[in-house]
Amino acid sequence: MRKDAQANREKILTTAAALFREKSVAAVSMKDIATAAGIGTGTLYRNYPNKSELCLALSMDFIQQFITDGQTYLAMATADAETQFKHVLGQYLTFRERRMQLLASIENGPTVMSTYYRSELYQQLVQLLMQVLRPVSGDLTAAELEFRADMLIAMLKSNSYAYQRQQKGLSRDQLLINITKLMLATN
Amino acid sequence: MRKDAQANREKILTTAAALFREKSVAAVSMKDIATAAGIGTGTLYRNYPNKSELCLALSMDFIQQFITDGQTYLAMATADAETQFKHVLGQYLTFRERRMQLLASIENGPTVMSTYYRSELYQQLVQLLMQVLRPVSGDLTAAELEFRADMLIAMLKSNSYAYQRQQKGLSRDQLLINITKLMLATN
DNA sequence: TTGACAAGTGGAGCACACTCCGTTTATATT
DNA sequence: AATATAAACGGAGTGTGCTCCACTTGTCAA
Repeated sequence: MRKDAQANREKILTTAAALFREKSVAAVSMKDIATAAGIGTGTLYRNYPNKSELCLALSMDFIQQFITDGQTYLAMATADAETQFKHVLGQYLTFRERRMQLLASIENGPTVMSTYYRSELYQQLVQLLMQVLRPVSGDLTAAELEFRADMLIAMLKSNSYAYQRQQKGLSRDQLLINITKLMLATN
Repeated sequence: MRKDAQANREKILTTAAALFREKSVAAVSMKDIATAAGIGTGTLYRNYPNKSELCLALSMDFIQQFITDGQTYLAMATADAETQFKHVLGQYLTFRERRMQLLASIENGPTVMSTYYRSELYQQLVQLLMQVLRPVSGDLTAAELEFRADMLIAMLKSNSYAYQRQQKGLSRDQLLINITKLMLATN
């Protein structure tokens, strides 16, 4: 890859991050980003094939951070299994709430979910959730456990989460309790 | 409402349904629909504020049908609770698979999920799922049961469902078994 | 029947996502 | 340093969702 191309790729990310901080994600157009970065829209799209993929790229670091924190916690943790589950799930909710706009853009984008699903990072996220699910899930095969992790992620996607928080009026903690009760084998 | 307006509303639905049958939902533009129906785009949008809401309107009958069938089944059913749960869930999967494109358009649309969530029909769907969940869920409050129904719906949204079917290679029946195992209190 | 006017219409126009392709340029080769 | 060329650029252009508003028409009171 040419050096200038590499520089543009980075410029796009920092510019987009800055604009998304000023306005909402939805209020920033791809043209805005290209203009602010001082490049053409063609260049922008060659690097990130659509807005949602750009948001995915911007989220990568945050997701990675969440996963690393979770792994660190689990390596140190001495609490019982249910507490560990709740801790990691709580962190996940906090993470999702903080990055809501980016995540919504990824989840509602046209083709992007499959990119995310196929990414290394998604697999790591699933692995992390499997780790906290295993001790609270009774006897399950690895495939069944992975399925539960997938479903846990599906339940907490932005639309569903926003519905519970806003229309149903549940707090983050009530949601945490409800999800825990649902996922725990012995209720 | 004026008679001509009423006629247009119906014309839009029948025209859209016909076009969606010919091509895929994604391949039909709002302009296509307006032109085929012999009206202006303004008229189309006054009746259905966006494409997803039009898809929602087109889905209403199908959803209603599924709910009615489910209620009829439950009124007649003599099988055990788990069988009843599986039956209704299986019907739901079949329904979703058949109407995938419309449902995907609703779920991925910009503002539409909240319209759907607030609709009478969504509430009926939740009620139906609560009915089959109650006997297999141990002791739960009504609110907890409703939460589970919401989560069940969230798990089966088009993106999540497509991922399990296509990327993970699960069959409809495997999905049914996995979901059942997840939702049943005693696994 | 007619006149008034709310209700409804339709399509030009806008914004935005995204593509296409003629032009420019970084870099490897000599 | 000169040259060849693949890589990258950028912005005009396209299609689509959606809005706006000047115009038309069905309805109903007089």
